[in-house]
Amino acid sequence: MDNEPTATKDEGFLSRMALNDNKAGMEGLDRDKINSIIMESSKGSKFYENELKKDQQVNQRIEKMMLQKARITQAQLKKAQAQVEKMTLALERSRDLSRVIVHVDMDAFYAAVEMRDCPELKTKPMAVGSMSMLSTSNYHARKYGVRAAMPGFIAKKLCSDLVIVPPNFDKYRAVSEEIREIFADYDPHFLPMSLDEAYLDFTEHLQQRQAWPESLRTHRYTEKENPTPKDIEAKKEEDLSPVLFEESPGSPPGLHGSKGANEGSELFGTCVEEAVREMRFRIEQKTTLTASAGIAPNMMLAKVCSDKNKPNGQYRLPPTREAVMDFMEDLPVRKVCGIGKVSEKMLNALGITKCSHLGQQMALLSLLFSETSCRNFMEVSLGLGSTRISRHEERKSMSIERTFKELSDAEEQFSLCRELCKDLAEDMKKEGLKGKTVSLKLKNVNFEVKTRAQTLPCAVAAEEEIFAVAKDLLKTEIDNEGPHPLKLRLMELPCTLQQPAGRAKRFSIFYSGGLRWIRRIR
DNA sequence: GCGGATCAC
DNA sequence: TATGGTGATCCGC
Repeated sequence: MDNEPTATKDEGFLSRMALNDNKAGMEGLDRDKINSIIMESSKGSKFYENELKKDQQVNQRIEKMMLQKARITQAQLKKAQAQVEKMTLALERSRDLSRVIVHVDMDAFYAAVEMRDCPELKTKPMAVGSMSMLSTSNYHARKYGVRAAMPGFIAKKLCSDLVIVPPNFDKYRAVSEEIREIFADYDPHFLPMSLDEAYLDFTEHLQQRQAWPESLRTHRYTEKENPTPKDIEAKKEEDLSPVLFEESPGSPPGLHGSKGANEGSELFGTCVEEAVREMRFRIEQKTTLTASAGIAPNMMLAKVCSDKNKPNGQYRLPPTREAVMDFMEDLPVRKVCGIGKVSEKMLNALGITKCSHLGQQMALLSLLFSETSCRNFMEVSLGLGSTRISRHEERKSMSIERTFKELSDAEEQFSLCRELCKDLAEDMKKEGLKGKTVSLKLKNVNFEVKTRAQTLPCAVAAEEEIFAVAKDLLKTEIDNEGPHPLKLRLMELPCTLQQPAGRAKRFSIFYSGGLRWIRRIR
């Protein structure tokens, strides 16, 4: 009885295809209408058929899990419960509430940059990407259900007025550099997660900040000391920042002092919230773009918090066990970084929707999931996460992939493969790296994916060396397909890298005094 | 080590 | 007409 999901297949399938309202800016819209348009646009496509197939695989996984659950005895459960309790105690003892971790996230980053640079877009629903795929959308477009990772042609059906702007990555990278300079003032070892997002450890900054005079906590309304005529012109056109959002739930960073009254500058206090507000204020003054932030005792929590008052807001979770446990109580598991669509569906099948459920069901979970997953679930349920931010060391893999219109001719497939090898070899050369395992990933026109790999006795870096391996892998696949040709839509060449020897230099980047430094690690 | 899958951005 | 590219990790062989 309880291993039979009550949802129909269609309802279940929605979790994969339908509107993802996990993101901010999606509240109170007509979900049903949006979903029916999405389904209508997708139905019958190769992509849709493949998603259906993957969804059925997930359903089978869930069925298997439910069978396993049905076989669990009271004795097993009791034993597991004892272990879980022991583990919980150990984790509880390790709880560290002493660090102040901040997660910063730019609001609708790519879209906001485009709106900033093209005033006409400010009042329109718009997205950055192409008819095939959108990277992000502004908040006006989100009201129609238009979101990141949605193909543009479907977005157009949801919102016919949608303006789709092609991405300008060089511009986003430049803006990213600007905000990273500010991040560095608060934590020179901050951890960037992408162009628009980073984790910072504010602990040291706050210690120093307590002794800071007001002058160091005062920031001008614009950081541009010598505005160009173009800047002045821009100032005339708009007052300050673009009207990104009609209303913001959070706390805008520069509300307290008015421009004139305070000689064009703003004083910030010494507490965390003031420091973070100051950082967001400086970001807005420097880039005319807004950011949201979360403040918490660890990275897992800070990440969730940064989403809480998005856009243009911040949220602080106090560093007490009580506050943390209260916060986790009703938090949907899907909000936690690392729990995606599939994990959510599996947990839901067990009646687990909120993080507090994880804690209540740990004994059961420990019998159904791997040790790694379990440990993670347990930490999540207790509101635990990393309290130290460490920059990633050297990269572990490097890859290049390309999607194209159906490619069936073997000769063309080999020459494409060579192209990819050439590009990959170039990238590897740039970083002075060598590959240990060369892989070939193929996606056919039905969206089915296959990976083939070969590990080499000696690491390789040159185009010809890589191609020698990749060519063989491709040939095998073509031969295996028998008399029929491979009908490809994507080819990828992932390469796991030879880990640097002990003697090899290892560098990291850090920021200080507005400059970007390369530093040797240890 | 290999291949499939999941996840994040 | 049309559903991305890059990197990491985990699981079960």
